[in-house]
Amino acid sequence: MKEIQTVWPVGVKKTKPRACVLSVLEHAESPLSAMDIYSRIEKDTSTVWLSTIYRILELFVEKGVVVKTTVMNNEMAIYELNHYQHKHYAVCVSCRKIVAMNNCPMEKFVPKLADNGFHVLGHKVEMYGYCKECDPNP
Amino acid sequence: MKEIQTVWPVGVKKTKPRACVLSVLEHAESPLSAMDIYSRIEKDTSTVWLSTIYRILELFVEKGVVVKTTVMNNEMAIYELNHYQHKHYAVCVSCRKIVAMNNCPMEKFVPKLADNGFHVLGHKVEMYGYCKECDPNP
DNA sequence: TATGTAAATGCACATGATTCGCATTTGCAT
DNA sequence: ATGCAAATGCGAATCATGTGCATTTACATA
Repeated sequence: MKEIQTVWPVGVKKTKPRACVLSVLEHAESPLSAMDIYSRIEKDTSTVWLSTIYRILELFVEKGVVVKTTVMNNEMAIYELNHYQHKHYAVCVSCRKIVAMNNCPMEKFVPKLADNGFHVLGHKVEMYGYCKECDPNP
Repeated sequence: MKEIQTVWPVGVKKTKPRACVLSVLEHAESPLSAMDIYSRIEKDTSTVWLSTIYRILELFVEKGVVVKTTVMNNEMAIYELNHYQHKHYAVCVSCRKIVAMNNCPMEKFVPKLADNGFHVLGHKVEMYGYCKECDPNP
């Protein structure tokens, strides 16, 4: 497995399970669920218990190294490295693939949102539709 | 309890539990979870089992009478009557109150989204922050 | 480098939302 | 009124996730 090895999060003790989880996330092409991470670890190195993975992910999220999301009103949470980039997701309703979007429609919108007396700290945008491969009428 | 009674969904057999669920939703001031509905029913009329409520909600969603959503990456789904209005939510990070928004930032954005080859069918926008009551610095 | 200790993990089991199975009841067409 | 398919009551299953506790590990200090 290729070594990418980003900087290790500060104040986090370096253990094998944590290194495994981080490594999987570094090599991931899209956000992964805890279960995804679990199965990808098993392949090469040591086994890491699922509950441990949840604990590690929780820690990484807290440290800001990882971002947790859920899409499509259901099922599992997904995790990815925090690239400190404002990002949103599009989910294919057919194959469930998750496509990350880079441009954000909220930039111009949020500032004029004080009308409801709601102080916006953050937001989440999610789109659903067909990815290139699944579109029945492209 | 005041009678609002919207039209009964077509092709849906009229039963007491279904009428209860619909009535609760008609009187709700914000989207409710299945459990919320459960406890609001107990008060006045008959008891409806939680699993039945889930089945009823599933049916109503399928018939288009009810809209199901989840907010803030969290566990429970919330349900509300479908007012056939494009709507998004803002969630207060302090009291968890859900405020519905009427204007939508996506209208101008979605059309020019074909760049990723993604065919957008729908979207979801969610904001989090402080509601009027909880804002520490208004 | 050895080692004591707090923190992390393995493991099994708890939990909370949601769903499922099946016997009983109910709405409604006849 | 009554028969039957559909809905519900009820319990128990499921699935993602969290927790408790004994054991192991990383790392500071000697």
